[in-house]
Amino acid sequence: MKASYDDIVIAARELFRERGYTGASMNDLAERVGLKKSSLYNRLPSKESLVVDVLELTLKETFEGLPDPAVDWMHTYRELIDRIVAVFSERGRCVGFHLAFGVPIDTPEAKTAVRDFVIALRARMAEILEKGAVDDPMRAATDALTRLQGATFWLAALDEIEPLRREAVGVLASVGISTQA
Amino acid sequence: MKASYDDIVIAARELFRERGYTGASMNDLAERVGLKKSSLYNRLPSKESLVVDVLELTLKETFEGLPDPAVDWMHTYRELIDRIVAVFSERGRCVGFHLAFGVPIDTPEAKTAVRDFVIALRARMAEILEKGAVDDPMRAATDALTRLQGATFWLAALDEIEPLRREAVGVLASVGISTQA
DNA sequence: GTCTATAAGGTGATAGAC
DNA sequence: GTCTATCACCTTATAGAC
Repeated sequence: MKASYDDIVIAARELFRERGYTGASMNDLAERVGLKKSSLYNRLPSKESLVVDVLELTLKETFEGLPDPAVDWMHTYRELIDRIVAVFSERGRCVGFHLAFGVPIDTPEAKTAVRDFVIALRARMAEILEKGAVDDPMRAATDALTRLQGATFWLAALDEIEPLRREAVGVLASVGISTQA
Repeated sequence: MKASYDDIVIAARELFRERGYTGASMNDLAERVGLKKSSLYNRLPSKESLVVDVLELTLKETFEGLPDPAVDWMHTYRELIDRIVAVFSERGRCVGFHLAFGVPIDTPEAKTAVRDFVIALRARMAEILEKGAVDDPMRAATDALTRLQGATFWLAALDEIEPLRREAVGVLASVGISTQA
């Protein structure tokens, strides 16, 4: 099967997640999608452009198909947190977060993409929380991401999953959503 | 002034913090300490070895000169958290955390050093908490680091310091230490 | 113990055959 | 639209003059 552009973006995301921006090479990416490095440049203009597309895809996937928060915001928020936790558990970390720390200074396009991703992710989480009686939804969204992202550190350093599970429960509890035992 | 080995380690730490392991080059390091790249190899065996020394120095600096927790553990813990927050605020992130995410697979020595650093940092935090009536000190230490490290994400991505300050207050409050307004 | 020079190989990206 | 070959440059690390 010939690799679609989406396949390339997905493979790039995997690489960025595993090795960061600097550590990921276009050669590795080419091998993963069954092309030569030079052929990759028929499909995309630069390595930097991949950051933009990787983060756009990730934002889309994170929110698409979520139930309407106007109907039951708790249900929606719980599902969102579950999604994030599922990705973090499986993949060990969030690309967006890894790129936030790892994108070099001389890639302004990538830096902007990271900024946009983070701002949009937080805003869309806050939108869900606004449907509830949560006071300061933006702050609640910020603190939720702080705790979930922070917990991936234990996953990366020590392969410990418990901190992430604990924070997931705590994040939901902090907006009044109880987790069944 | 001729650069001492500690100067090299400190400059390496700065580079790792800014650019991660892969993004930091020995040439940049050499320039920062006023040497040629090749001369660096008279002082150290490899780039990887720098990770070990950077993390050892950081662990030492984090705990040295802290007041005895047996006398007043709250005072000691507060000072420790203040130190960590001060470094994160100034430098934007923790080297140990950045390296935890960024050290490549083919540098086992570095990977072990990161592991050791993280385990020791948490254990020594827990030791302080053991002097108090904190139940499950190891868990409290884990969660404190989760939240402080997680907050550096906002610093890195959006230059926002408030999440870190908020978590610092929350971390102290969670073990019964109040913060004056 | 620092320097210049170099080895051996990887980097992102491009040219041009097919 | 993928390929081979190549560009200009960077990477970690070493050899050997001084």
